[in-house]
Amino acid sequence: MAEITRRADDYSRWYQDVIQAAELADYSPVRGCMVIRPNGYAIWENIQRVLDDRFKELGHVNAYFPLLIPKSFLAREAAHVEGFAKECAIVTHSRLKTVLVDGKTTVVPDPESRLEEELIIRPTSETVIWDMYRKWIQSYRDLPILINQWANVVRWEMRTRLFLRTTEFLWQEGHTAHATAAEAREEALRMLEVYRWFYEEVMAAPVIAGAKTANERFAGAVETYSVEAMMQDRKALQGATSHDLGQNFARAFDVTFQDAEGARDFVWATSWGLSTRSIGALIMTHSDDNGLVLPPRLAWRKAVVVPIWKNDGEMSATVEAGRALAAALKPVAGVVPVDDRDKLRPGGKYTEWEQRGVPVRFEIGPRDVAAAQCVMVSRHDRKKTPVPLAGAARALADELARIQADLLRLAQGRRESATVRLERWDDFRALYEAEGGFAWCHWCGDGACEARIQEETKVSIRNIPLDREAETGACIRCGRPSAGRVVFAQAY
RNA sequence: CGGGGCGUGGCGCAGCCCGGUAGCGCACCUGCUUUGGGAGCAGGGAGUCGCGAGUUCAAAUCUCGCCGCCCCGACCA
Repeated sequence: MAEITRRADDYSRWYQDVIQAAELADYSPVRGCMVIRPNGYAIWENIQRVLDDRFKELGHVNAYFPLLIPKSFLAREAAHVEGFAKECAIVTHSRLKTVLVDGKTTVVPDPESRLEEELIIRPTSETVIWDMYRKWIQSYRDLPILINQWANVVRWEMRTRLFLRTTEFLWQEGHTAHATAAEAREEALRMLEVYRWFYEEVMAAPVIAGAKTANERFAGAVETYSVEAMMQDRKALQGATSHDLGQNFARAFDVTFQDAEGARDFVWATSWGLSTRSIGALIMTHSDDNGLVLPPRLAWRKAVVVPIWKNDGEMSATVEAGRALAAALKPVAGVVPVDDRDKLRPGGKYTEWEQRGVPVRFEIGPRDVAAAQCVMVSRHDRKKTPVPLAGAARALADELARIQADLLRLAQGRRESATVRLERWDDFRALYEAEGGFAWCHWCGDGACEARIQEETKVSIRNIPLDREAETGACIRCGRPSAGRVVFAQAY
């Protein structure tokens, strides 16, 4: 069984150990890419299910656009090319041919198959989608278009970490088209709220919803919003983003429509996305030195039954009782595995299921069978509760609700204890030379000042909270007037 | 791309300095004993020592070249 480095000893190794121990992902033969293993992919499937249902309730539909994009598309929108040019994978040839090098057969791109126009592998899909929207949109009656796609994208990053930053990652990207600026802005904020809801109610991870500063804005957006979560090492992680793209992409791809009065205007746009990075956030928000901790709403298995025995007779009795228990739990928890392996003793099984983050474990031994009960143990706090077999399903439903609420409450507590309001630059520096965290501070609004702070301390403005209170003050760095506080943190 | 580290059974490592039968822990297989918090014992299978040259009677070990990976930084969802 896997050993897990303690968080206090080496946070970054702990993170990798948890992923290995829970069998969520593995490194692939290609640098920076990862294999998402069944336990990890099941979490992603749960994320997809919940979000997809929510998107559809709001009127969005799914579609699929191609992986390959003409190279020229990226250059259409000036800021967009600036943002993505440095991390694009490029397809230049359409076939290989075998050659002999030093007596060995190998393959090289066939020079005769060089593409007329090279293709890029999408780093995001705005350009292909807006190229298609030009064909689909003529009239205000064609609007709004509310399309989402579940897809993979590739961004050639210098340094990667499992889930948090991989060369290829999975995400959903919503791309909407609207007749007015106000409608687009409303959509961007509506989807931001969906992400806030998803993080807090489903992932049990508290977030700050706000607007990004101009420096941190998406390449091609007029406004970028984000939800920002705090990890257990007090660093911030951007959980999802929603962009108001204004008319930038409509202009770049010449997408216009005629309104009811016959006037012609460019279409207003949004895009918004949440990626497999959220699984990294999930791990770093709740997990502990014993391994993965998952909120029940996203757990790939919500419960497991571990029968306990000393001899063959006890084995058949407790395994049988365990199977009956698992069947009774199914309506509440879906498939509940019964761990009847004879190769591991109970303690080994507990450790293994804990490392994998299954929220609730039921232990059932000979004494329990005799008393028609079992012992319910929750993963995150190891609380043990004897439960009559007849009432187990009900007890599990209640326990799963308690765990979900507990995890959010605990994460909120950690975030609060790592959040401060600061007024003086000395205090700011001192905070980030020591333990770090979220600092709510006044800022003058000048991007140059923001950049200087980041240069000096590696601390950035995570966002400008939407619900910040109106309060004037002096910029933490330069002292110039400020209209309100922004949230600073070191970020992943 | 800059700095640091590492490539040896599936995983983690020792052996290298000082060349001479490839080893340890975990995992795996078989058997017996175990089983209410990471089981014990016995036996067994599994490695062209990252790749390529060179030196040598002899290379995991020495020399040169190449490749790859991990960590820290700049970039980023």
